[in-house]
Amino acid sequence: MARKTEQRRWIRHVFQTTERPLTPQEVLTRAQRHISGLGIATVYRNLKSFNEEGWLKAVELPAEPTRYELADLDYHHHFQCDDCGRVYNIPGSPNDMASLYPENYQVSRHQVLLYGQCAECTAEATTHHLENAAVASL
Amino acid sequence: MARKTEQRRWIRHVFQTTERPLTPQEVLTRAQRHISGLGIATVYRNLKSFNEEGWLKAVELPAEPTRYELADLDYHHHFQCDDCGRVYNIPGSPNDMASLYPENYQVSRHQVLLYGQCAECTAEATTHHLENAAVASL
DNA sequence: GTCGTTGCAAAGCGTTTGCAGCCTA
DNA sequence: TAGGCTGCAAACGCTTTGCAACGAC
Repeated sequence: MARKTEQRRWIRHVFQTTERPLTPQEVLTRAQRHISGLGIATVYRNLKSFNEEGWLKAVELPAEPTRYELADLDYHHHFQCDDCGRVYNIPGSPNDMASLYPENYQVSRHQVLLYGQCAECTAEATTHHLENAAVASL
Repeated sequence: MARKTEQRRWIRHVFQTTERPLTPQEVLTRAQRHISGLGIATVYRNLKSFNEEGWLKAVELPAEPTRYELADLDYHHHFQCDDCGRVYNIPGSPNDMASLYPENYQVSRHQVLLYGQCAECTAEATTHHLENAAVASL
């Protein structure tokens, strides 16, 4: 059934060389470095089928486009940086939440989301702060 | 500045008489019982301004339209029913999650989402099951 | 009467789909 | 060569915006 195309090859490559969930746009941008003619529709179609065949897993965050990551990663939470918007994977345990389950509903799964500032943006902010301080001290 | 209109009056009323976060569509449907001519654009505009003035708070869930709820509710988690899609408020404490915060990022807030089957849908499913059992026994 | 507010329709925006041509097997 | 795959453009669904009429004060 499924044929091996250049497009698919490079979309796969993108996920094999990254460590965080990616949006369709991010995938397109990264894959286009290798096949410039790649269209966004092809990206959407392949993300969907990779997801259905179980190679990718959808990562959905509030008010954000659906991201995707490799399906075989260990259990983890997600962290989104308020500054750059990137989403990172955070180690965690599925049992962290058991005590929070209400009794009147049948809870079958949960999702934990963390928000704040990532290491990179924290460093950047510090640098700018120092730069500004330097300017101010002139 | 802000004028008292019938539209606003009834949109407010909707939130004062419900106990769970509502989508713009749900707000429209409920408010139209009192002002039939109400337009969806007016609902969006007012939800936005109520949110900005701090009377409402946005409740964002993955792959779902933004819902709104009264801003002065106690801290709680959200639970979405896989069957009916309704979102319910669940008691909880902001401290539940402290132990999950990673050290390499500046975590400033978190969100906990629970998914499963609500009491109403569980009851409904049981009823149907009994009905089917009854039919099967004929 | 002023100008904030509303309803309608059009515009946006991200995602999906129809279709003709392309390319894998 | 058959038919799955792709790129383009149109279609979609939800949300926002432009605009003329309306109505609160």
